[in-house]
Amino acid sequence: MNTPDRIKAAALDLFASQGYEGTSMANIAEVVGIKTPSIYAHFKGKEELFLSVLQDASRGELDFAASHLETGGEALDRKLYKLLSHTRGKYEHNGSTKFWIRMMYFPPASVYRETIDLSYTYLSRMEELLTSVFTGDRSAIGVDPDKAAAAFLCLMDGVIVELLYGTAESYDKRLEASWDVYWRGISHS
Amino acid sequence: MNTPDRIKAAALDLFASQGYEGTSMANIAEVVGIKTPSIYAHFKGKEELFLSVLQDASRGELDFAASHLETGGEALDRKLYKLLSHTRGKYEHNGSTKFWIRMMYFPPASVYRETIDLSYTYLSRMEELLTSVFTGDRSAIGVDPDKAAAAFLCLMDGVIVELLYGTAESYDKRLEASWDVYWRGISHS
DNA sequence: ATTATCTATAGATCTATAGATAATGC
DNA sequence: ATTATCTATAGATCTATAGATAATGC
Repeated sequence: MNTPDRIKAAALDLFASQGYEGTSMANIAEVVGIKTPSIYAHFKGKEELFLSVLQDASRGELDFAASHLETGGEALDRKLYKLLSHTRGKYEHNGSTKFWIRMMYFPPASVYRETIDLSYTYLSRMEELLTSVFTGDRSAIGVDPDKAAAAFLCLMDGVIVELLYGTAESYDKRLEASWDVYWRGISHS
Repeated sequence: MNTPDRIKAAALDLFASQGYEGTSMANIAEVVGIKTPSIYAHFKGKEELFLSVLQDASRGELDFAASHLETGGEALDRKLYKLLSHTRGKYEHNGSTKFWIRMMYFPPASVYRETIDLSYTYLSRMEELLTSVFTGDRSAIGVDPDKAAAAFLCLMDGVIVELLYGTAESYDKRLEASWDVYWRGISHS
């Protein structure tokens, strides 16, 4: 891999595990195996490096969600439940997902605006995708597609919060309980 | 107010709006109207000051939730919905609530353990309170009290996340949609 | 006499730049 | 000849302490 990409890979892992403020340019350089000033030959500064990594992650997460939701041939409930349950595995095994989630929920102060803008774009697109999925399966649910989508995003956030702070057991418990209540709630009564 | 309390009040506001790392001892001293080293006559250091403020906030939030949930005479759905909808007003007008929520969701790295321990205590107590409320009104719901409580905490987290990042409109939309789906979900079918 | 606050400053970061040196491409 | 990396270091923080000075209680 070339140096800029190695720098980005190291930054991704460190930002994901230590946060933006908790990661110094020296930490990143150390992981790459170069000296701190060498980073500045490839990136203007810490903020530019961060935003470059953030954009890659945002794109990756959107592509994943889109391809997951747009494929047909599966029942609505299975499709939605899988989206939720896959999040945990992706969070634990995919550095980019961990980074993205952390930065969406803990946007660094010095790049707050840009981070919030990207997560807003991400969430709007997710809402579109979900609304379209519910609209396509209108007869399977007993509430407005809009409402089902908004409540699903809330459910996702609640489950992710537990992922960030809870144990494996508390995560499973919350996921099962919330999914069951959610699905009962949007089904025909 | 005496100096330690003025220091704590200033720290509360600054930690709530700028975060722990984003707030310096000099910032706090400036708001109080003293010089930085004077703080050290009352608190061992930044961490002790933070934990002192955090404990007060945790206690306050628990007392509020307990007194809200333990009072009878109101229908289950109204009681739960009010708990959710009050959160926003409290967040906007009560510095302590804003501080508490921010620190639960963005625990500072240098006092991570202590912060997580306090929020765990808070959440366990909330779960107890909610389970007991659902158990007391067992006939009003169609799912296990345990499950209803777990899903409610997830709902609360999802709504708070929108409070942290969204607009007033997106918050209202999410709250209405999620509450409706939740209540349909736990009601008798 | 005791306590609170001040000035001054140590010591540890961190981001970023200047300019020298080494590596690579023609 | 050009590009990447290095050493050295400036300049801006920040937390915390030492010791002098001012305020308060007996």
